[in-house]
Amino acid sequence: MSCASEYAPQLRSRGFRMTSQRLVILHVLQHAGTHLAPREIYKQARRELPGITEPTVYRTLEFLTENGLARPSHSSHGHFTYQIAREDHHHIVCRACGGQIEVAHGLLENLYQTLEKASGYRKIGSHLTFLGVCPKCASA
Amino acid sequence: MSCASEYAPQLRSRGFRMTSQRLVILHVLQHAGTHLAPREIYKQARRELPGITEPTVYRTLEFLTENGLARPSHSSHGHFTYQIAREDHHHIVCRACGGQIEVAHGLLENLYQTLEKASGYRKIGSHLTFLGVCPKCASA
DNA sequence: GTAGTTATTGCAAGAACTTGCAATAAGGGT
DNA sequence: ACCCTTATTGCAAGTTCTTGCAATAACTAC
Repeated sequence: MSCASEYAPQLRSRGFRMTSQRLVILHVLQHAGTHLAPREIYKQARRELPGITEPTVYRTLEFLTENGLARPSHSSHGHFTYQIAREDHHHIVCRACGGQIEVAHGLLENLYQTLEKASGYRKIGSHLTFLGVCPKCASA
Repeated sequence: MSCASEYAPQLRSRGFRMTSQRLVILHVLQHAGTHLAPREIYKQARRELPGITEPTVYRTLEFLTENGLARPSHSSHGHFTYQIAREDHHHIVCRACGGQIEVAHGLLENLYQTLEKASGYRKIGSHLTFLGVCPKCASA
């Protein structure tokens, strides 16, 4: 778990506090390696910190997202799913089997610039989830 | 309401049925002109068809989506929001105020082709929701 | 170390969403 | 016009997510 405590100074310098709850949730995300639904994060966190509550999990995930430590993406059912923040990337989810692959952010750089020019919006930076049909399912 | 019944043959030809519930929900979507949360759709539908239930609304929205009559997009809180299907477009939602604008699909054509080549996935066609900061909020 | 400030949590209640199953009613066939 | 099949709904219960507020505990300053 100690591996997540490196985030503490980062939070403190912005006037926030590192708590055992945040530490545990960061730890869960770090070891998941993939997207996790809030429900699943809650379950795993409770193994390490039995007293943690559901509202805290939801609020913490939102907090970590706002502070750039976690990244949300959309599940195929429209709910958020979270993973630890690392280099920007996106996903393509197969409509048929649900399998997904990553897409490097580089492929979207141009688009983002175009959008900012066309719309006047700034700091466009969402994690995107595309829907498609994967090669396997396409040939079946 | 009769304006929505034109969808009936389309459904029947695929082995589905047109029901008063589906008609009412289509009607609500047609007159909204914008995205509506399931909750709001339920409220409005109940004004025309008091007996309609919440599960029916959720199931109908999913059904309409699968059959191309409605289009879901993501609200800034990660939940689905629905609108009547029309020409392809996407949205940019402001992280600060929640306001949103449309983006023509044309701007993304190139990207979709690039992604299909790079990934091997076919029929990539999701409605995308970008997050950014709108001009108003950026200057505040 | 100790005390004070206030960000953060837990609690409790409520709202939003989902699921299984029996009852209903849409549409095809006669 | 009526019956039959089965897609669709309503009901009821369950799960997931949200919100307000009082209690707690992390950090700062002394």
